[in-house]
Amino acid sequence: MSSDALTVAEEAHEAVRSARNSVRTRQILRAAARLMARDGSDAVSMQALADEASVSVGLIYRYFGNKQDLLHAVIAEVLDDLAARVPAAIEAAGADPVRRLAGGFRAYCEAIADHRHAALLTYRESKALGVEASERLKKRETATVLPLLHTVEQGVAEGVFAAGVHAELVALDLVMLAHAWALKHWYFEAHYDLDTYIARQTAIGLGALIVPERRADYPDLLDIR
Amino acid sequence: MSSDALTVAEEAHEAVRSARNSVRTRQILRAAARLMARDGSDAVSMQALADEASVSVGLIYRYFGNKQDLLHAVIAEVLDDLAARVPAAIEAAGADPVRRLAGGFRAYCEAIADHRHAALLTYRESKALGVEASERLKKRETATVLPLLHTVEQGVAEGVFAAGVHAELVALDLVMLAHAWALKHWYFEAHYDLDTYIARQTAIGLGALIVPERRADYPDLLDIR
Amino acid sequence: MSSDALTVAEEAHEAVRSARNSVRTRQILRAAARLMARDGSDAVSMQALADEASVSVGLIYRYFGNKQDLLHAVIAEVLDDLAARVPAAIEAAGADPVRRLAGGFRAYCEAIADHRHAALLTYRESKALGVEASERLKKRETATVLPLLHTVEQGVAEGVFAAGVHAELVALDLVMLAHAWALKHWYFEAHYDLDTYIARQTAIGLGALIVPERRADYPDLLDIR
Amino acid sequence: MSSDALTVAEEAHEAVRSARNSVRTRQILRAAARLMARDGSDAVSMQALADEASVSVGLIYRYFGNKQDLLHAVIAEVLDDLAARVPAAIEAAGADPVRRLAGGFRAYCEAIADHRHAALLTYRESKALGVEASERLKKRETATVLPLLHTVEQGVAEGVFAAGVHAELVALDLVMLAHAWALKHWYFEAHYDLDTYIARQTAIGLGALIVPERRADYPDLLDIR
DNA sequence: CATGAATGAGCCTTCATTCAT
DNA sequence: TATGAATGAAGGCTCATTCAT
Repeated sequence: MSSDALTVAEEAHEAVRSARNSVRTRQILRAAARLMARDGSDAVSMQALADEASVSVGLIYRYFGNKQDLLHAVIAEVLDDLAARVPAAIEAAGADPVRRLAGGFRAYCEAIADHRHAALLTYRESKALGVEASERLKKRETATVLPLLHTVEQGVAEGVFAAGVHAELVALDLVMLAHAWALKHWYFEAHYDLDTYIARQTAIGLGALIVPERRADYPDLLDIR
Repeated sequence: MSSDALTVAEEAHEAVRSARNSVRTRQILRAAARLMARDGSDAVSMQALADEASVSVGLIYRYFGNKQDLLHAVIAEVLDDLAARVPAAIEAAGADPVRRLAGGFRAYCEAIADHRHAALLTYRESKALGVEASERLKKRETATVLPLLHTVEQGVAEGVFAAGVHAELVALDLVMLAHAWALKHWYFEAHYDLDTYIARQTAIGLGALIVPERRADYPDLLDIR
Repeated sequence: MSSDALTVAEEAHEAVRSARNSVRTRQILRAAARLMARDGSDAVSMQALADEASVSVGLIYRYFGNKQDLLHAVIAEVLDDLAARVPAAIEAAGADPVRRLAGGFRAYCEAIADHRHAALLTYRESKALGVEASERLKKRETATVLPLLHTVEQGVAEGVFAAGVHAELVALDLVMLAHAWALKHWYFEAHYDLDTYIARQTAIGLGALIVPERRADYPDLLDIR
Repeated sequence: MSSDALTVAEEAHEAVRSARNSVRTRQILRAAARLMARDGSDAVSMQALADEASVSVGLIYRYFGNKQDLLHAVIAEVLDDLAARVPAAIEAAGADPVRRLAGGFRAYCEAIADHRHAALLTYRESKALGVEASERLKKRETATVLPLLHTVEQGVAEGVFAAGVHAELVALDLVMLAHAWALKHWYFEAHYDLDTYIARQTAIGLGALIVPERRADYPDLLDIR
């Protein structure tokens, strides 16, 4: 009984601690994503991160061993989100490869837009991470292409996408164009909102893929005013 | 007489100095491009640059006011090259918008490949440059899109490119895919050589643009084995 | 009645607390002696001490006000041991000053050997302690020489030790040679065991003290093979 | 000719630089010896060292790679001095092993006294140095015993020192007593000056060594008032 | 009593920039 | 011109100490 009580107390204690942990982690991660992505991880001091997160410098080191680990965690979060949202969106789009691809591409773009600043870090901080960490992240990034790639291949198999197309490169290009929203945001923000951007890129991308005789089936995706 | 002699001597001196000047400049710029592009401008010390260029630190400050200016100069060189090579290639391709676009895209890719490391700096060092310098470079980068954009518009006007296509975005996408060679080089280098990359991207890009009834005219550009 | 009961309960409580107190104190002190002596007090963090003692950092501060006090307590323990063991050994050796001195020296060496690591702290941490604490410890250390000094003086008075010898310095030298076991342990450990060390140092020390005509009386102390 | 001139200029330049180098080195080394030895290397900040040496922090790092190297250099200087002065003093003392040993011991003590603070570092900073550096210094320290050891052995061979004595340990003890001047300086400074200290320790040490029938030959070394 | 999360001052080290030569 | 010694501000990180729970 008393041992049960103790266990319960301990569990409660553990729960409190782990909850606080995750709050802190999120707090710091968010601040780091914001500042590092905006200015580059080198340009942001740990003091600045601490200030932005409203914690002390020392505390950051309790949750993330060093600056590198923090950077790694920020990038990993984006990849986690991509890995979750893109496949889900594809499934949610039904059976038609065209709609699946459009859905997946939209999800990819939206995820990038949500983490716009952090997404840039991948391109900037290869050196700031260790080689191994860098390799691991590259592998994970490569993996985010696969859902789109499989959908393209499905479309080719079903005859709705042109057979001659290089499926892998098309998938990579779509990913690249999603990233472009972050990479060239300074340009796009003055000319498009995200929805317009996605719609137009979808039209261009599907235009390169769908065989002529099936284009009439997707006026909503292909006809942009 | 003596004044003439002096003038001559002075001119000679000027010439020598200017020659040496430009030699020094080039020497330093090349070293900076190499090191900064490889490791990021933050990660390279002025001492390392001086060593690589076989000059003293102090001398770098004589030719470039500070590290920022040096970085700026490195990036500007890439843009200079693009501004020179892409329009030239378009002109060299003749009158057909399809061939002009393919030529321009190829030139863009090749220029990026030639400065692969330095091209990345644009994406990495927005903060390391001042805001104004950054703006100036962005404008110049935007300008590199124009030759391709005009070619797309020409193609639309001539009816070989689909009218519904958003010309500006297509041009930007092509530029983006050229940059992708540098941005994702860690991936592409294991899968494609530059020529294959250009050929396949050209096929995809033109596939999205050329109207169905004209595709048969460009089997060399559209049919990839 | 109830007040009596309370008193009893309080006493029990006090006893428990005090017992736990001393257990805790010993626990922490032992851990501190081990780690500080091995690595130097600067090199050991309070967290490491807490871990080694299986308590929390906060608890250390309840028993020892701060790191300095803890260091002080560790050193004081060695001096306590010396103050207890050396006089006891001298008394246990009987009336002969020669045997008393040999016994005291042996006890001194053995005590140092038992606290070899901690004994070094005296020489390393003068600054880490406050000035006053440092002075206090120095006085106590000086006091550990007295039993040996008195024994030397007794020997001189009894005519077994040479009159011309500087008694105080001889006593200090003996203490120094005892400390040497700790100070130069990296050297001695490869060449002598503690017993051999003591025997040989005793022979040398007594050789400098005993008058020639009495040497034959102590073949066991003076003749080393 | 002009090449000769150049060489001369270069040599002059080199000479100036190397002179300045050695001045700086000495300047920093002296400051480091002073502060590190007094307070322990951990307790002294690089800023404090820089201030004491009247140079900037950065400059220290030009001459000594890091704090560890600086500490190493400080200790090495003491050992250098010992390695030079002790053998020289022994040779200068003539052929008699007794006078040679006395001379060597005096030189050892004087060298320690000259570097009193720095000599302490050996005992305090084994951890602050790397393991290899520490080993190297220990070997060099061991080597400083050899001149005294050889002199003791010579004395035994010539019959002036007792045959039964453990020569190696005696030599080590003498070294230890020399170090004691630094280790226990807080005590000795109130009781002896260096000359008195040396004289008395010499009397004690030789008292333990010289055979009874030869003692009358060295009244100046053995008779202390 | 006991815990350990949180703080922030301070340390070692690097490096852009200057300037005497 | 050209050099590189010298400077010192700033950054990453540690850890003694405190305090809410």
